[in-house]
Amino acid sequence: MTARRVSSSRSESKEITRQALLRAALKLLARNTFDSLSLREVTRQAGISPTAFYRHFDDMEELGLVLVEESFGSLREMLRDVRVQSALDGDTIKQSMEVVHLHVQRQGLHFRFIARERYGGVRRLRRAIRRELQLFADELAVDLIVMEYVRDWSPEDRRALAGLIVETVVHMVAELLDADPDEQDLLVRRTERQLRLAALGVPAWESRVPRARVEPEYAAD
Amino acid sequence: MTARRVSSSRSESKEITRQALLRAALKLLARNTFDSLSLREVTRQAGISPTAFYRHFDDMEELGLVLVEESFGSLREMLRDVRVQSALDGDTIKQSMEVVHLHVQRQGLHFRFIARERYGGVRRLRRAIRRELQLFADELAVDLIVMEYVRDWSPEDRRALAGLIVETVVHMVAELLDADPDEQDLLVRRTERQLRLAALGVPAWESRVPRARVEPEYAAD
DNA sequence: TGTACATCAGTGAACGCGCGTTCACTGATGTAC
DNA sequence: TGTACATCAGTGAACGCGCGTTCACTGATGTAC
Repeated sequence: MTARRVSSSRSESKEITRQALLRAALKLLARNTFDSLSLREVTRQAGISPTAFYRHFDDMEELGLVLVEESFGSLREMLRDVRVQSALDGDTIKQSMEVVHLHVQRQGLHFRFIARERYGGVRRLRRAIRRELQLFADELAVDLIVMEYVRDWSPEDRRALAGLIVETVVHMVAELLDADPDEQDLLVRRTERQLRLAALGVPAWESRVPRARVEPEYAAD
Repeated sequence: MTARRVSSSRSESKEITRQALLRAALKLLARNTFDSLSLREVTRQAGISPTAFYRHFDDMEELGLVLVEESFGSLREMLRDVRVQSALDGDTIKQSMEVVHLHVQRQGLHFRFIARERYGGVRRLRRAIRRELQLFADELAVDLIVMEYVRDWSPEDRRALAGLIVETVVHMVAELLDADPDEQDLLVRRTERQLRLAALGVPAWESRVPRARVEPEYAAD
């Protein structure tokens, strides 16, 4: 047995076609929802025959799941530029929203895909996206420990805060994708206000916890 | 000319068929997105021939827009039970979320329709839903004037707060629709926390406005 | 290095299916006199 | 009240279309010797 050639030209060109299919689908998803996207449309856009599709994916759903992974790759890449600071003050929030805004403009296709298919018609995609967003919020919940007051919160409280932040930003992203530049500015500034408001609640929240009678009958959770 | 009969049996039975079409579509929308719903499916479910559809609507889009109106009717009905109190304290929030939860269980089809099609594949529906939600948040922004600190806020700040509340609740509703009973409880309680957190930010916010250097270069808005 | 065979990415014809929309129709309901 | 005609909600056949999937194939690339 001779040594196995790495990346023979055959597998290289297979990978190129595979990428063409993923690019084609993503491009078409700017105009259509995933479940109204046909296999034939995608192959047409990619410039291959419909039957060649099956050399790369079992069906459209499998392609969709790859796009989910890929899209969250983009999202995590963005996050490297928005690392949680030790304070969640107005300046930090503003800077972060500018980074998000920029990424949305550059990686719009991925973000649109996530925002739309999250409540879209394909169950497995919905599930996959929800799971990734959950993981994402949980990570943020851990990161929030560096914040002064949050440090001593219960995990549930931290997850609630993380969820609120993620939800607010994801909503902004979804709206940005359909907005013209003026509306985009308004949206970003409104979101900044919302996050600042939540941040202002943080020190006040702590003082409530010791009182311990906020949710009397569910205290055991 | 004789006096025009009101609700002759012909127009009555036409209305019954029209309602059957709307009910059929709504039922099918529990499983499918609107843009993957076919006219033939809807007529089949309604028990009439495909061609009769055109006696009632020009196309599926027109039917969809009627469902948007109808669904927001449900939403406003719910709101009568959740009128804004003069305070946004823990108890008020909890009561309101219970009302919302109940309505979601009873009017699930309408709420699911709104939550999904908001980011769905049909532009006109998306637009209509967005417009209604915007109106809704603007109404809430006005209602919020009764709150102690909010009274003196700028309209933009009030709209930001209203937007945060609407967004958080709509998100809860969307998630409730796919959750089992245990998850539903967790979701409701998490949302309560999030709203309480935002409410705690309210008194702290006011003290910031006078300082007037939060958004230096955009101050002109 | 050259030859003979194996692999396999991509093709093109063909299939059966559900779709939206048209058309001429039917027959019950409504209206004019 | 009775008759003759108009209206119109719902029908059923028919159309052309794009779909997902199958199949046997082609020919370039890879492999064994």
